[in-house]
Amino acid sequence: MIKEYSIKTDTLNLLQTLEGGQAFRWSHDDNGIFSGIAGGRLLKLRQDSDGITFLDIQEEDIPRWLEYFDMQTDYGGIIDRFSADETLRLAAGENRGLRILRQEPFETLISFIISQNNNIPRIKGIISRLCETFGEKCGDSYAFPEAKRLASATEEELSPLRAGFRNRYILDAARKTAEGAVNLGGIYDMTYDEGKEELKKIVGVGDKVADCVLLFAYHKTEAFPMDVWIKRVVAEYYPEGLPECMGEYKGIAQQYLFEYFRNQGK
DNA sequence: ACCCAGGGTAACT
DNA sequence: AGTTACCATGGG
Repeated sequence: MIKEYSIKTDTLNLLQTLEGGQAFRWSHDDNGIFSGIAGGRLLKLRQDSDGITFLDIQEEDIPRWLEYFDMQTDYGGIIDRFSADETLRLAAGENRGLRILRQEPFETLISFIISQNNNIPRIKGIISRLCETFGEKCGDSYAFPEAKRLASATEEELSPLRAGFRNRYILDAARKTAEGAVNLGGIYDMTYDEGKEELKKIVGVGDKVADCVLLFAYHKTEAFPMDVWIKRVVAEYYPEGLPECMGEYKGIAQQYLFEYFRNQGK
């Protein structure tokens, strides 16, 4: 059956969550209809004043999207906890609808390999061309390619993507994933440290990219990705170290801070 | 022409 | 263990 499905929540803002820089395959039209592909499935949805509504969705797909949007996590409680730190209170207050998605590991891995020394609009363009070139057709768009498909590609085949020096990193990640030299599926059950060690077996994956994958795919909220923006924030506001109230949710705090300071002056 | 972008690697002290 | 040039590409 095809229908609409609404969720009441005050902690899910689609613009903040889908187009803030943790995912790169979502967009919205003039009518405020968001659309994107994850897990090989296309979704259209809209923002409501009291929540969101999935559009034209099959009932059997609803659980996977609830998982994707991390609806099981109590963001209100985490935001309350963060209010003990004034900077974090302001950042979370401005981004109350920002959630950490639970994305596909391989897609997240390749996406953040591409993100290094790059900017968000250009990252989106490269990933879009990657999907059009190597992904399966999905509706009027393309799914993110499987590791096996990319593993059989060559650097010459990747060059039209204009990913530059990242081509060899993409191929190393795809090949090690396809061969099982890196066990992406196993990281769900690993500790943060074990998962990080596993991801860093890939050439082109360092601390920051690994932290992004651990946070945005595996929801390991201890991860605190140190990008150029966050380095400035930490240097200015937390030179003595991160506040206690972040606890085991440093990654969620990082997202609030990233969004807050990236939007300053806009 | 120069600098920067959700960095990492390799080659240096 | 801690710096630094270099890595493609495109926008400001």
